[in-house]
Amino acid sequence: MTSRGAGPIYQRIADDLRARIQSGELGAGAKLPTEQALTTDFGVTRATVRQAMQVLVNEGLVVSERPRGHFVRQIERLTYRPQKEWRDRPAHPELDQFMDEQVELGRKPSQTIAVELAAPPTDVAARLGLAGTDTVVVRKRVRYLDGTPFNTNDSYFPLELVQGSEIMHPADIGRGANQVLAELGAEQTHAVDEIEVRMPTPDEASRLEIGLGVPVAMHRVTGYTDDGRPVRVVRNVLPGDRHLIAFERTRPTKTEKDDKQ
Amino acid sequence: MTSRGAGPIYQRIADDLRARIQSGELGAGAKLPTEQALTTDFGVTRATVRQAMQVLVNEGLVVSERPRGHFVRQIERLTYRPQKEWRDRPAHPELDQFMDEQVELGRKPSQTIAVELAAPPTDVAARLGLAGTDTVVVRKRVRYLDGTPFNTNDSYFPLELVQGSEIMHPADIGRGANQVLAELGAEQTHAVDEIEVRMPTPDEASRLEIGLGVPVAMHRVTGYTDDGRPVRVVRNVLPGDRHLIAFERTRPTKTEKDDKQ
DNA sequence: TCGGCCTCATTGACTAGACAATGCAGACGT
DNA sequence: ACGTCTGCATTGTCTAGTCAATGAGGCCGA
Repeated sequence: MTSRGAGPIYQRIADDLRARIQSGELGAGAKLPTEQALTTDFGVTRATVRQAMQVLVNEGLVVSERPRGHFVRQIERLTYRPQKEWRDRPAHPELDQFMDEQVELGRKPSQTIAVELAAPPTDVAARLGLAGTDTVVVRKRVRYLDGTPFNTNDSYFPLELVQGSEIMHPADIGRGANQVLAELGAEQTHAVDEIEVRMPTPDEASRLEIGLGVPVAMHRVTGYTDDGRPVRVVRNVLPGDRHLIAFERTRPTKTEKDDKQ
Repeated sequence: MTSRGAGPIYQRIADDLRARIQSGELGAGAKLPTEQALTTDFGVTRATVRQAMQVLVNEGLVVSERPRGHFVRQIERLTYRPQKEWRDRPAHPELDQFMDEQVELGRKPSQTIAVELAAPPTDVAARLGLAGTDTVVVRKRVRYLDGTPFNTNDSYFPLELVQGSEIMHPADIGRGANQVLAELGAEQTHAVDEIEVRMPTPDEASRLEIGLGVPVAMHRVTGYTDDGRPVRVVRNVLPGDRHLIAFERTRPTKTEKDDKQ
């Protein structure tokens, strides 16, 4: 009976617990058996039980709340609708449309803004056409919802472009950074979006209070002026357990949609 | 000197190795010191060194190739451009636009297709407006590039809708499943896209040969007819270490782009 | 009644081993 | 020269412990 599954013991313990989670026997937020209980259940050492737990934690299924125990992770994703941003006008100018939508749902948004001068990271340098020895202005923002961090939003500008402007002041820019850029003669009319999926760096994990087993989506936007000069790079980091990106499409012409099979 | 970093020893070992990777001292594909070497370097047990290794593996920075050693992961992401699909016509009708693009780069694509009758997963059932006891037709496809799995593409249809049609045949549908749906009187004119980021399930991990520390993006498409009836749900699973989603935008009117700060 | 202290269950960190599994390279035989 | 076999280095799995850290709940005194 216990010999059914193949592979090492800790995998079978993990499989057993995973099945109990997926079947609903252990629902979201439920407490898992203690490590001690599992050692007697399966007749193994605590180290082996611990290995099984780690499998589940790394899958993002389980969280450990020391010393209370292990619990089935509860995931609540808020839907992020990029398309809204083209259509609606923000009701609260100091917030963007995403936060705006959440306010209507009764949540309390907040944010922190910090401005730094630094050397550009390699990906930013490449996209802005700068050398690693150049200097960029970074506006680092963390957005919170009901007190917990929700995503980060770091904007990089070439120093020479925004020198002395409002962008270097660590406060919210009511009319938007793009407006300021336009006033500086660098109006942004074209953008390239890139999304990559990976595990967070330790920095990102601490800034966003990301637990083990939670990946992030990095959304990078490079903004260009009319004549193709890059003037801004934005890096948004979205924790996977808190975001669901959603958008809608209507078939434009006779052309088919994305995939066929 | 070794007392600088805070926290447990294994974290300091992991930090040390991470720094050496990020500094370039250990480049992509480089072999890390053996566990044995690290035990003597840091004066700890192999179990502690192993814990440090696991941190790096879970971050997706390092892969273990037993028994050759641990190596710095090499990531090569192919850019996936959803927008291309609206514009270009596929040169090879049996491939979609993504694969088509890769052929031009000299890569060899292939795919497997399996068709099953099954009960719908809960997310699919909810979007198709079905009960868990209903039956759906699933077309499961795995796409390969140069022999390694690249992504999966599972399409779910209500059984009653596609009963007896070409969709139930486990071969490629040259003119596209949407065309077949249209011939069945269920033309798809509207779609909702959802993207969520998470760790792969064990099933997904084995189907896509995903290593530890690699998350996935799940791209779910629900297709509707003109009168709002859902006729199809597609679930694409994209491993994070192989995909970079990219698209471009030009400012439509006077409206600002996505974010300001 | 309320604040502070103490106990305790539980997870985290680490030691010191043993044996298994597996690519690779070098020795060996044909 | 070529296939095979064997040994070895390295990671994987597991045992059997010890001590530390920490949140929660109960006890106790003011």
